Amino acid sequence: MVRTVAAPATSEPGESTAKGEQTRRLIVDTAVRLFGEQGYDKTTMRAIAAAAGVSVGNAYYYFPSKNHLVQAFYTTVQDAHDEACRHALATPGPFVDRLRAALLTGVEAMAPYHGFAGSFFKTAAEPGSPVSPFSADSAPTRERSVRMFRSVVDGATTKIDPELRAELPELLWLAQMGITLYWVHDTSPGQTKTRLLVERSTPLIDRLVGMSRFRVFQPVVREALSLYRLLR
Amino acid sequence: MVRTVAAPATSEPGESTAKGEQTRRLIVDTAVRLFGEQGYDKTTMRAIAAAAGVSVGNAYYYFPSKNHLVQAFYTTVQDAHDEACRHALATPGPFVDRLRAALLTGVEAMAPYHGFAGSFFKTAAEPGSPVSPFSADSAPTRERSVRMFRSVVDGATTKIDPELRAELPELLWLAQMGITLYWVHDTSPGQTKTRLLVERSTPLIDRLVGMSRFRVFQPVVREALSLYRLLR
DNA sequence: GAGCGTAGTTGAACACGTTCAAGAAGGGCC
DNA sequence: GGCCCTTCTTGAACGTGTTCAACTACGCTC
Repeated sequence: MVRTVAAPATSEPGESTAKGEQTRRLIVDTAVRLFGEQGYDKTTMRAIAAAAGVSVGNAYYYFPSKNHLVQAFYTTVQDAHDEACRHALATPGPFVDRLRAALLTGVEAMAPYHGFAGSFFKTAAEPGSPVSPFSADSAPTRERSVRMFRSVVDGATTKIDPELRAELPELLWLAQMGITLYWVHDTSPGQTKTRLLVERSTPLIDRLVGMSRFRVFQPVVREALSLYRLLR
Repeated sequence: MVRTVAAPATSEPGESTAKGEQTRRLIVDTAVRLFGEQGYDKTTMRAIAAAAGVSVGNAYYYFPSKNHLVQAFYTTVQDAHDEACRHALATPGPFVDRLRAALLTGVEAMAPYHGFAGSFFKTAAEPGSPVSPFSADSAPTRERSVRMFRSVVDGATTKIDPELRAELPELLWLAQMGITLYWVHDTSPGQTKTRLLVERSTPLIDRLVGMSRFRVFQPVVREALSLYRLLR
C-alpha cells in the first residue's frame, strides 16, 4: 500500500484537501462575520452552522470548540495592524514616535471589534484557554506581534541600554496586552481613554527607557530584567 | 394600610426575614464548599441545589446567577488575609517589609483556592461582570482591600513623596490585581513563581517609591499620577 | 377564623456548547 | 464495476445555566 499524501505533523481536518479547505473557510468566514455583527455570546454555533449551510457537527469536525473560531479574528486584526503601521515603521526615527505609532495603530485596528472583544474577552482570559494570548496555540500571533515591536526597537534612533534593548520587544508586547486589557474595559465613547493612555504613556515609557542607560539605574534595570526572565 | 417593615434601598430576597436568611446562608455555604472541592465549572447549580436540599429555582430566587455566588468566596479569602496580616501591620516599620507582608499573606490566603480561581477567573475577567474586581458589586471588597494597603502605607517609616503617598494604596491594590493575574496563570508547583515575584518585586517597588521624593523624578511622578487619575 | 398579599419554593422547559454513533461521498486499486 | 479506506457530514442526544408560571407557607388585618 502506498500513501499518496503524507499527513503533516500537525494535521488538522480539511487542511489538505480542496473540499475540506473550502468548507473550513466557509465556516470561518461566516463565524467571523456573525461575531462582528452580533458579538461572541449571541452568535451561537447553531446560527453559524445554519448561516454557513452546514450542520453543527460539521463545524465541530473542523474546529474543536467555539473558541478556536476566534483565532481567525486575531489574524484579521493583526493583518490590519501590520498594514497600518508598516509605513510609520519604514524609516528609522525616535523611539517614542515609533512606539506611539505602533500602539495607536493597534488600537485603531481593534476598534471595530470593541463590542465583540468585550463579550469574548472572558474566554481569552481563562488560564488554560487555547485562545489565551499566552497559550501555545496563540504562539504564531504572539511571535508575529513581538516581531513587530522588535522592528519598533530596531529602527529607534534613541540610545537604549543593550540588555534592556534585547528584552524590550517582549516587554512592549506585554505592555500592549495591558493596554488591551484596559481597552476591553474602556467604556468611554470611541475608547477615547485608551487613546489618551497610549498618547500620554508612551513619552513616559520613552523617558524611563532613556534613563535605563545611566549608571545609577543599572542595578534596578538589571534586577528587573533578571526577575522578568526568571518568571516569564 | 401600614407597611410594618420598610424595604431597604438595596433590598435583596431573603435578607430581611429569618427564614430567607437561613436558606440564603445554606445555599451560599453549600456553594462555597462545593466550589472549593470541585472547582467552579464542575460545580453545577443542580448539584448545589441538591446538596443544599432545595430546588434549582430556589437558588435563583436568592442569587441572580452562579457568578453571584462567588462574592462569598471573596469575602472568605479577604477575611483570612486580614487576619493573617493584622499582626505584621500592627507596628510601624519600613515600607518594604510591610508591603512584602501584605502581599505574601495575600498569596497565602488565596493558595487553597488556586484550582478554583483558575476555573473561575474567566468569569471575573469579563468587562461587565458583577464579580469583576472593578465592578460596582465588588466595591465593598475592593475598598476593604485598598484600606488595608492604606494601612501599609500609613505605618511605613520610609520617606515617600506626599502626592504619591496619597495614591499609593490604590496603586498597590492594582499591583495586587496584577500579581493575582500572574498567580492565576502560574502553573509552578505551590505557585512558587508568584511568591518569588512578590519576594523580588517588593524591593524594586520600594526603591522606585523611595526615589519618588527626589527632585529629578518629580516631573515623571507628577505626569504618571495625573495620567492615572485621569484614566482611573 | 377568614381573607389577602408578600415571601418563599418548585420543577418543567428553553437555548446553549458539545459529543457521538451512524451514514454519505470521494478516490485509489483490483 | 466492485471493493475498501479515508474524509466528510449529519442530527439526535447530553448536561449545562437560566427562566417562569404555578404553587405553598407565612404573617398581617378585619
